[in-house]
Amino acid sequence: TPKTSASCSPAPESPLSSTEESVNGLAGDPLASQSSGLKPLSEDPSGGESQPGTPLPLPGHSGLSIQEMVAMSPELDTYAITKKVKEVLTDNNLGQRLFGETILGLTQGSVSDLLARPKPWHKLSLKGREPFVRMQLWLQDPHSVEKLMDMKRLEKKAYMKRRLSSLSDGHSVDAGLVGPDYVQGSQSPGQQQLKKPRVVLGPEEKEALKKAYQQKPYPSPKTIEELASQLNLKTSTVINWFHNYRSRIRRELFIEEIQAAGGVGPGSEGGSPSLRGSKSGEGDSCDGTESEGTVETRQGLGIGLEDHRGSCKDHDMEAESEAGGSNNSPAQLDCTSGLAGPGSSCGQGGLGLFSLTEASSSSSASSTNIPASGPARNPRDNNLRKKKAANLNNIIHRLEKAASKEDPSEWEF
DNA sequence: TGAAAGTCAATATC
DNA sequence: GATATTGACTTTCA
Repeated sequence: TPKTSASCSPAPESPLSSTEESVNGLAGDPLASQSSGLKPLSEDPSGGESQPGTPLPLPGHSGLSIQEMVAMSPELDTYAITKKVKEVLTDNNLGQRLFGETILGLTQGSVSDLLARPKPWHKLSLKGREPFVRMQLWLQDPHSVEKLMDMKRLEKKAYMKRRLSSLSDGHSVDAGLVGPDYVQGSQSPGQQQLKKPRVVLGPEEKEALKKAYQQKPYPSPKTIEELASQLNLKTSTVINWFHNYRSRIRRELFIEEIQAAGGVGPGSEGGSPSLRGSKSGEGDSCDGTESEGTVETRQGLGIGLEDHRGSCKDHDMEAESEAGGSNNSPAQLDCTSGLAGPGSSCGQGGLGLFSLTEASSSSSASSTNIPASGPARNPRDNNLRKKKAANLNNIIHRLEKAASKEDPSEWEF
């Protein structure tokens, strides 16, 4: 895999982060201890005893793998969890890199993305839920912050040590902070040359791609070719751009929905919802029309965790425009479950760690999601609205077109 | 098999 | 220096 270089980032590659890993390791050790040589945060296998009364299997005692825990987990309020994690990290001056590598087995960029744009639980695959379960467990651990602080200290110490020794050797080890294997100087010249330079799209190119997207979120191979040649890009770049853009727009819209619906969101109390009913999830109709009134019936209560991802691939746009569809009933926060960790305040959306989030939503369709009016909160909101509008127009257009063609094979979906 | 999901890691920005 | 963004890639899934 390409992840080879990042040494310290143990992570994804690390056997620990995968199937075999037991929850015992969650308190951080697993990942970091491998490559960095740092000692695990805690020798305590419990990684954090769960609180009495917590409906979760006890980490450290259960012997459950993280996958098993994910599978058993009730619906979690991803938004509330990330909010809480951000709060704890900020309050304690802990970085995303350390947190990601130690607790989640993810790189800094992934952590940033995850924290900033969490997807709703019901839209996550089992794998995608894993980091949230880890975060939940971390929040539950009364010593989580302490442990991470220790880790930070150890890292610093190790860094200083390396620095000192390198100074005496006469070369820099700055890159070594991240991990032993990632020292640039340690790569052979040949290896460095193998690296592909990163493509950076210019503003005009992005603009053009966005326009193309608004016209056709799922361009045909021919369109892709044309775009690529017009913009002087590789077709794979154009393809990747569309994939990434679709996927990211979806998440953006979800976040916007959260914030728009019910005042949940950054700065607001009440936690959030695992927005439901969006996209191909359960209630969607695949014909491009919103299944109004579709009420989420999977009140999973944590059990039906099957992945209900969309089955109407080509109709994403609906999803986008209705993302978050339903209502976001605030998760039921369980302040008794031990979340009340450092800096916690139960009122806000508390994460009900492993407590069941209300299978919210009842009134789903309320959300149409394109806030038709109302002052835009900021330029970004405006952009999102425009995107949504464009998406809807596109859907309508495609539907009209489809309807006008008798032969389904001619349909452009 | 193609699209979505998930992630990395380079780079940009704060 | 930490965090955010994003092009590319791998894995998962329908």
